[in-house]
Amino acid sequence: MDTKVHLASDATCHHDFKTNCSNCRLNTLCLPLALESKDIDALDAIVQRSKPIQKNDYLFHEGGAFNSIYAVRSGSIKAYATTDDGREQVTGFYFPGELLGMDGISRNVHASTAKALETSAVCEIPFDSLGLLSAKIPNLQRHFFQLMSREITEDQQLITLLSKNSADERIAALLLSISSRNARRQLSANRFRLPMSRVDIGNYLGLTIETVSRVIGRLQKKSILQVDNKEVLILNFQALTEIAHTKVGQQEAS
Amino acid sequence: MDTKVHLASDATCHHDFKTNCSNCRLNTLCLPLALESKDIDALDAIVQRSKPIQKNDYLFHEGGAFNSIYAVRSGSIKAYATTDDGREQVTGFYFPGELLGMDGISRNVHASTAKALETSAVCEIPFDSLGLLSAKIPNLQRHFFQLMSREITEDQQLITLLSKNSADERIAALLLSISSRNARRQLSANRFRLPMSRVDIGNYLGLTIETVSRVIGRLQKKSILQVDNKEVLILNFQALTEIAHTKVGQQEAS
DNA sequence: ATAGCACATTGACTCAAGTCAAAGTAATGA
DNA sequence: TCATTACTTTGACTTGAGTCAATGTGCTAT
Repeated sequence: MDTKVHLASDATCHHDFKTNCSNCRLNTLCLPLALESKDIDALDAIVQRSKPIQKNDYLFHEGGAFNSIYAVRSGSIKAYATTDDGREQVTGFYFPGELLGMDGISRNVHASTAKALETSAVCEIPFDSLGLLSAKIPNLQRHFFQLMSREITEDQQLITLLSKNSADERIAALLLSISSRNARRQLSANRFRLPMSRVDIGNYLGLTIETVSRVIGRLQKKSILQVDNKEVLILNFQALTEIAHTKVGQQEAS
Repeated sequence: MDTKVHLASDATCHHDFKTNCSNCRLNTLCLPLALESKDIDALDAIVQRSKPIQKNDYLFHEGGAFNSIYAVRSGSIKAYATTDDGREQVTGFYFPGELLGMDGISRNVHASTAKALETSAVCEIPFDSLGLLSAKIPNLQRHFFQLMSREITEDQQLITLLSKNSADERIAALLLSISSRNARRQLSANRFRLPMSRVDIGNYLGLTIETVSRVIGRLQKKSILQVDNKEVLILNFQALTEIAHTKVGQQEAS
């Protein structure tokens, strides 16, 4: 409705509820990928665009009934599971164009809780409807299989990171992951704002906040990063990539 | 159509290639779950039962073309991915009734290598055919979505294990996982043979073999386990569960 | 502004797991 | 059968990341 264009970051909401999948600027990242125009319209018909959710609002709760998966339209979401002994494990951060909630399909109950890291907008996709539609649109079925499979491979990359990599390598890999996901959305690969706290980063990467802080300090001292609280500027992409790619053999410090 | 019953472990092969999904004793764990008889026959028609593969044989290679997913019929398979710097990360162990290869769907290329830990038999399920059939059989589509989702939640449990748990907790959790998967197949939950080496265990759990060995030694000293090389006897299930303090739906042992 | 609180950094010290090294044991094959 | 190799265990020592503690910084609401 608002015809003024609000540019800036994704966090700046696009409260144009009339947006549909056809004209959504994320449709090359999201579910509509590889669908023909009429099929996109069919998908569009089952997608529900809710009003924006505020920071710290929940999208769904672990243990709650599973009905839908969600696509992030703007902002960012973290997902986390709670262990028996009450600790939390952050299992993922989700940015615009990314799908979450697929872990609820297996038991028909959400296996994690999703919480907004900032004001965000999401599309809700009722899973039953998606299943019915997938049976009719082979490309949609295949693409949804692919998106679930991607979640699996990404989880396996995280497993590898946690299992084999040092604190420095983990942080570098996370920063590069966020950077490349930014780039996919035509945003800067070098300069961005981390929507999550140090606690969330540490939790996700299996590190304490002190270690996260020290690693970031170290990377700044080496002039690889410039960090001001949540604002990150990558000064030396190559060096960061080398650190992430687990070359244990040291490169020279400056 | 060997009418003699070969009991003993799953590793003892059932080389009855005329087995079909309808009479497969794993069909309550595997893809046919929740399918009606005629639908099982349709599934059966696309499943290929190959001859057994030997220990250290490969089922598929990371980077190789993805065409099929696989169900383990007997024996056991490990899957691992190779990092940029050539190290391996074991991403899973697969036992009879379990599906592997779903990580290849996203890029149409296998994201991991699958290698037999012992002589094993598998069913190969061409993915294109499965997709076509899924579009016709809603229960099959849903069940396959569920199996992929289960892989996601299991990966996320491993992430949590690696991120938050000590060496003792990781080993305990793995043993309990193997135990409960044995129990699902009507085998002993207390006594079993580990098909994988200490190297594989360590690699999977993000530990060195020395640590694996020491933890097992510690658990034996506490009379929780009795281990003779690969043969494991769980003496104190409760204590092991408490150490793991990560819930793995556990049923009573025989 | 400024008080209060949540989040982030830094330092000193500890400890769980890694590394290095040396036997010990099982598996395989000529 | 023994020889060779691969796997496993055990011990002594090191180290990266955790813990504890103090301080610093930046929001938020009055």
